[in-house]
Amino acid sequence: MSEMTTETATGGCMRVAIGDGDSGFVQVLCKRLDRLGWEHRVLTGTVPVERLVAMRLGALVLDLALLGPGAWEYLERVTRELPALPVVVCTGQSTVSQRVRGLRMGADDWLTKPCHPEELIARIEAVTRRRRQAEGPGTEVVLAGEIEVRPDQFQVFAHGASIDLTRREFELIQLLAAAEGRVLEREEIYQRVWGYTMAHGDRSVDVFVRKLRSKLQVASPDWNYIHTHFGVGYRFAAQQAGAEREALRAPIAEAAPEPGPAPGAVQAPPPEPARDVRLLA
Amino acid sequence: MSEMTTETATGGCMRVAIGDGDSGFVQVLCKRLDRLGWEHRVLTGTVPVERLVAMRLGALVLDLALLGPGAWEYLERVTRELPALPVVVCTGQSTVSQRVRGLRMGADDWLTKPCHPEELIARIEAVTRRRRQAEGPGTEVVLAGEIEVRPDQFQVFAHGASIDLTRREFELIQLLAAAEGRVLEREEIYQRVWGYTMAHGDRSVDVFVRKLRSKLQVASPDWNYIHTHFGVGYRFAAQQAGAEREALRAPIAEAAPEPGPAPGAVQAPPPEPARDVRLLA
DNA sequence: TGCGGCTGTGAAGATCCGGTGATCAGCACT
DNA sequence: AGTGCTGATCACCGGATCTTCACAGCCGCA
Repeated sequence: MSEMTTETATGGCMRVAIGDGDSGFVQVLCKRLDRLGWEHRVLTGTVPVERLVAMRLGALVLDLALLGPGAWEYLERVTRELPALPVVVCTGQSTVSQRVRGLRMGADDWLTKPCHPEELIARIEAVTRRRRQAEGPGTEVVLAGEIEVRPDQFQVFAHGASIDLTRREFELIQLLAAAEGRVLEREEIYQRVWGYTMAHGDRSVDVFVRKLRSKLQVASPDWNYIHTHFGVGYRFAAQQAGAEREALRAPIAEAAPEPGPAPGAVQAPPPEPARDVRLLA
Repeated sequence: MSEMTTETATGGCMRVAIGDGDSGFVQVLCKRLDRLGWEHRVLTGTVPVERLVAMRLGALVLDLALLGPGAWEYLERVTRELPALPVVVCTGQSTVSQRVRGLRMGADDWLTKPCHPEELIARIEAVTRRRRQAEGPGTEVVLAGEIEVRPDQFQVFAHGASIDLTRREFELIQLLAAAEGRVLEREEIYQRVWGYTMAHGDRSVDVFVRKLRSKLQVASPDWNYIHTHFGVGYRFAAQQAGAEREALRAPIAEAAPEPGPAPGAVQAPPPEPARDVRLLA
């Protein structure tokens, strides 16, 4: 049951950079990483720290031998400038004092070659686990229109201010926002938010959609976020109230961040609550 | 230099428990730990998890050989119930698959004996460093409203006067303040303050929140600091009592009464700037 | 155009959750 | 042993939340 989940909390999959000169080892390792679905990049030398930043790595594997004489210096620079980046040194024969030095310098683990790729992976997981632990099961943050859904904090922000939602309301908007642009059926929504199958005639989803709409209306009056699909369910998509248009039958309605017109534009008293276009052929 | 403070967020200096049967190795190790000023305890067998909790450890060193047949089970139990506790397995000969199993199970590092005490210490430091960092900067002073949380002194000040808090109370406010603006779930709070997983129905967090609120109320009557998120947890944010700031958190304001823009009205919520930006996630 | 079904809306009741005060055990110190 | 403090647990209560219902309005279709 130690079968571990390869999915990481950081949204997609784990991203690892490997700085190692042993091409045979790297090849085997990469094959294994592929099977796990981890993204990986092989570094051929000392990559500038800024480049490492750009890679948005989840972990870094380094063979000090590859780096040549400036290896220690480089290791120190990396650990100093990217303290959040887990670093596993995987290198050939070494003395105790070298290992101690490396670990004190900021490396998270030190593995001596020859080593088994599986152990290296397990050690990467171990150091990464510690870091993930604090970040929680944060799925992706969703930005749409004027609001921001933060699954990691149980909060939704509008203009940077928190919108007070109950747990159910939050779970509902999180589900909808995660499926941005797609229509979700009531049954599926109920199933995934409430956890069990919806009884026939249950209107809970409708009621909560109404509550959500109400709160979103207060926080972000010029936008509509939740659209009804008659006879089907609901769809989440940011849409500015004034703009009557929405890409008709676009399968993936992309959240248009700035639909042209000036933001503070004329917002007449909305007895005309911008009825969304119903497709559903 | 890597001269680190032995201070941990949980109190005095680093506290380590060693479960190892090799008395010679333990003796050498302890002598070294003494010189470092680390507190240490030697365990002679499988200590119940509750006892480990009571020790308020900073790290645990385990020799699986000492634990006998139930070693794996014990390791799993420890890592499951005390996920915040860094565990370094230091044991005799082992196969790759054993090491992988241990690491996957939750151990943070695996060292094969014979090993040098200095390396073991360096590895303990490494995993502890990673954990401290993941838990956030526990040493940073937090200023909010009229109070000041000083993790370095275990004190909270209001108007410069110290507020008398107990250990738990302080750890709680420190945790909340460090996550200023974010909602923390009860489970997570309990996990990180009490150190083990929260039993179902436990109200300890609530009770301590109440104590904290009570003391903060006395020291800083015009402010609210700890906000309840129903069904979720708590959020720390300084908020002046009189001012009806955070206009967006009105409970279900019905249909917007004044669609007229009311420009100057709800704008720029100053007490909610704490949106952390996580790069290099 | 009219009808049946689906959805929006408001409210009432049931249910759940968190605030509050009190009690009790463990511990350090006197 | 006595005292004072800390922390754990409990029961109760008020209020927030969730469910359910009835009705009104809207949509699709014949």
